[in-house]
Amino acid sequence: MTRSQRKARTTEAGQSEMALESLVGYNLKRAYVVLQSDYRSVMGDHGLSPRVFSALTFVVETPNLTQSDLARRLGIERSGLVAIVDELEGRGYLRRVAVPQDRRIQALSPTEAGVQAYEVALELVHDHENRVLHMLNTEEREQLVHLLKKIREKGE
Amino acid sequence: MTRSQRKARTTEAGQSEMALESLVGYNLKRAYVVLQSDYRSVMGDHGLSPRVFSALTFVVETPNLTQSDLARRLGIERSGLVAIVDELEGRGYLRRVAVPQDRRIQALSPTEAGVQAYEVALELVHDHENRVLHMLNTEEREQLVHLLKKIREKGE
DNA sequence: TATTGTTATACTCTATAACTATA
DNA sequence: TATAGTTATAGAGTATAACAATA
Repeated sequence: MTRSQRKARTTEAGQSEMALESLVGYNLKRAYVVLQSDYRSVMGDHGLSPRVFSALTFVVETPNLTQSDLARRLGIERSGLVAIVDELEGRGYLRRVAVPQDRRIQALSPTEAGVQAYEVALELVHDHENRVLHMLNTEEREQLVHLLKKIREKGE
Repeated sequence: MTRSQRKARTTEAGQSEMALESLVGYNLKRAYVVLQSDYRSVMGDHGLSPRVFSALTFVVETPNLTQSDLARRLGIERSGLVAIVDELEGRGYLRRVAVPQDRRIQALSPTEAGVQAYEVALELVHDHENRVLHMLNTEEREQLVHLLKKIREKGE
């Protein structure tokens, strides 16, 4: 394959296509932006941001989670997690609980309000995904998640 | 489907799976982060950032492109484009060319160095994608691009 | 009046480095 | 020495609002 052939591909309709169009990274970014902006419009201005929602999910579903654990699972630095935990605590969705065995640690314990907020938010997120992904059927969505997960697992 | 069934799915191995794991948005974000960080490590600190590379691609492949056109195609604001065009001009990869017919417009014209830098960068990006996506075969990559493009097209 | 390019400004997300209190 | 949580700080990336020049 020559350089020019690689650069200018041809679509089924016979139109020339930019090299960008066939790159995974470019399409991944653009699709990510589409989902992100629809997410914001569904969750609203005082709703949980994607990262705070993810954090709440881990807190609700993982007993005795520490902040370092959570940061590792979210793939961010411990320092960046502080603001996220502050927000969830400020909303009354979790408590920082002292651990007698190791006084450096503060376990993250969801409150009843936190569990309920999680349930409600999950419904909203499902609504959002159903709306923004209406052009993909169930099989295509599962295929997409499967492919994305493969990328994620090797990259960790 | 009840709320608890939707929340805690079961994998083939019989382990319970967090609701997060089946969300497209969550997996999209994580895969995006994996690609982004590999991109940086391949392109280096003084290499073109993803958005600058995308901008250069449009400039090289689209004759008589204006800044407003380019901003629209990249999906960002005109104001945000100024720094990108400044960088490309500073590297000597394009020129802002006055258009006699409409003196508000500055057409973006790639230089010879810009075209060459684009060719080199495209090779690097292909190397990067081949490396970071080694766990996907050609068919899977095309499938992924196809699915992502469907999301992008409806979201515009 | 509307549009192009531009500046100023602010906000979100994230990383690095350094601190404290524990271990 | 090493780790958990924290603070301060800085750098991308992006958006909004306002402006001058031009249409």
